[in-house]
Amino acid sequence: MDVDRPRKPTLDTVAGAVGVSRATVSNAYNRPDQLSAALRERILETAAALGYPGPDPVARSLATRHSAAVAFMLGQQLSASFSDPALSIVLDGLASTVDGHDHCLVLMPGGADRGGPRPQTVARAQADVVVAYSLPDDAPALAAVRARGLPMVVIDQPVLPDTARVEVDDAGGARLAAAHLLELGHRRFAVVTFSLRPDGGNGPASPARLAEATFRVSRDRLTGYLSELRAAGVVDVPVWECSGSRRELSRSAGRTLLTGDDRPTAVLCASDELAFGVLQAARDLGLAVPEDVSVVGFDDVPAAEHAEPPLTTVRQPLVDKGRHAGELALRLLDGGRPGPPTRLAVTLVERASTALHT
Amino acid sequence: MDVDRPRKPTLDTVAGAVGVSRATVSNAYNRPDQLSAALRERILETAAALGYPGPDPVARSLATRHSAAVAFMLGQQLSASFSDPALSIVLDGLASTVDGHDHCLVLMPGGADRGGPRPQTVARAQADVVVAYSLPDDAPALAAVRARGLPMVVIDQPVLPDTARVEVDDAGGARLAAAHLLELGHRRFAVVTFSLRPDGGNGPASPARLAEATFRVSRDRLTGYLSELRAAGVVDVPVWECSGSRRELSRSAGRTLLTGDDRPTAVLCASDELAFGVLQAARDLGLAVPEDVSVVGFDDVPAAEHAEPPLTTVRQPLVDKGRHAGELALRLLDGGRPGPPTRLAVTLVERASTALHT
DNA sequence: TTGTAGGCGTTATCAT
DNA sequence: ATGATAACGCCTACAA
Repeated sequence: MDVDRPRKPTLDTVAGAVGVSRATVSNAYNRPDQLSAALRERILETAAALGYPGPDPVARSLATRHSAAVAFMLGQQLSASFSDPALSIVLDGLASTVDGHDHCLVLMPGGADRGGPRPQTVARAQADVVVAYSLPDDAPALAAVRARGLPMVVIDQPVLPDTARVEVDDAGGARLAAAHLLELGHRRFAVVTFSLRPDGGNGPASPARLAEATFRVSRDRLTGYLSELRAAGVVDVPVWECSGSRRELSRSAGRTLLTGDDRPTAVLCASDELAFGVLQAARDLGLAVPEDVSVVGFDDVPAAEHAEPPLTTVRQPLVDKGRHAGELALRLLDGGRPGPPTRLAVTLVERASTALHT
Repeated sequence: MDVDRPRKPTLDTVAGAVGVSRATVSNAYNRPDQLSAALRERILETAAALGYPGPDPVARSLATRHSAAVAFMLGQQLSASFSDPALSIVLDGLASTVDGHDHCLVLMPGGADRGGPRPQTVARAQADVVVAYSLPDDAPALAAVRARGLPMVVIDQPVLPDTARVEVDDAGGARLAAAHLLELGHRRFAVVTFSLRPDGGNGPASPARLAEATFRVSRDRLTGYLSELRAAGVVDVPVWECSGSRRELSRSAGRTLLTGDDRPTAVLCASDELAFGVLQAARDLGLAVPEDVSVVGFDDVPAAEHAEPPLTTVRQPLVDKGRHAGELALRLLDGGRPGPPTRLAVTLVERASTALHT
């Protein structure tokens, strides 16, 4: 008559009850062909009677050295996964690839400073492969993943040794947009970008700060915009950095930028979300788009088409981005090697938010 | 001169190299105050030199018996988490609560049949608490979670012993909507619902099928609609079941329902997404909303306000739903008891898609 | 402050 | 077909 507290049954408990060894019980669950149907039946029954929930997943992971999960690291709060339009489309693509492979998708929190998950968080995450999305180039999380020796695929990140990668021609897309505006006769521009560095910077960005940008996407889009303009002789373009890709931020940026006599006739934004804010700012100031000011975005999220006016923007294949990342991740999961990066094309989508400068 | 293959270093390796015990190395990572700063420093240095990535998360989980993760089970594909508007708002709320607690969010794939994760998937998932959302009442996944003894919080599910729960008054909301339409003088109705059972059913739903519905949400909204109508003497209301909450499905449903002389003058939908499809169907058929037919939705997702025409709908606090679920989950994580269910209110939002029946 | 020893629950490799 | 036994890598009293 034991007085033990009701401890959860384990493989051992069941083995003892049935009178077989642990190995056999384990086999009953994982290799039905390794034991007689009758014995297996008896084991499973006793297990049920004992309330044994089946092999513990953590213990199994320890023994098998894999956990049937793919992790996703982002540079933002967890909730951005579901609220940021562009990000959630990428995740949709990733998820649709992972779906049907019976793997869980582990979302790692990125911390409020946009710097990506803390190394400690990475160290604790249980996954067989990790997908990193738009982290600062020098994010500690990237090093932490490498330290753990986990295979990784990066999206919108610089080249990293031994890492699969899907990339988009951000600079080229940005140039397309700038060229479009130049063709329309614009000569006075402004640029609105999201974070250049994960430090919450918000406001006009100095050339020095531009040079120090650690977010590859911001940097490339910005460089694309500015270099195309410079090639056409347009210099001294004001750049406004928003601390995130949220329209409230660009709205107030827009209100400043679009005020004054020498206000720009065209605003280049690093994302559609930022462009929406600028559109709102123009409305706030009584400026007509595109008559008074042209606005272009980047991404071509679904809302771009329904904006007021419909937004001219650079389309990038967001779903494909996620999908490819997923495929690369699955390949790495199977022990495959990284291989060359997947390159995705961008296109300019001309809508009604841009027009000839009259 | 060993010829070992380069095996990954473990706590032991480091301990050996430094000349201390495993426990001390472990403490260096987890309890800095348990050893001298100097020794700790030396340990960490050697670890770095050896390429030791720090304590293995799986082994740690096995020993500590928790894994710093909260799991989310849904009745759909993983990708629905990011593409289904209502679901992603709930997840946004959940994520914003979990954010800052340094826990990962584990999304479990639900399988294509909407029946929820397979028991086997549940058995392998590594998490300390699980949140279940809108699964069939008899989903095997629910039993699997209980079998594992994991604490659980359910959203939009029937009462379950020993389980935290957040619930919404779906039936009441539905009654509100039906009453609204009755007041406007409507007498001929149709109802469009999403899945009643996880079997892909799509088409007119018989009373028998209604009675057998296993999705609590579908059942309650449907019951709310029909009982309110019945109380007003309106019977024989056709119900169309769509196999998912997607507008393409309800669009074709709508085209059938809105055809014929005795077509309904009002359509009650189980979700906004379904209502959008019906709106489209009306357009397809050249019917004006609300002049020819009134349409109401359920949820009040952001798009409802911008629909053409703006959609009358039952608002439920989606973000709060997720947030509360998150709070309950965190409480369970801390060893708290389930407590009474959190009840959330719904309200009718009258917009332009409903009007007097003339 | 540091070390010892036992445990966490499985899987995997050989024998038998 | 089954069973011993050794990993898997770490945590944590408790002892020293």
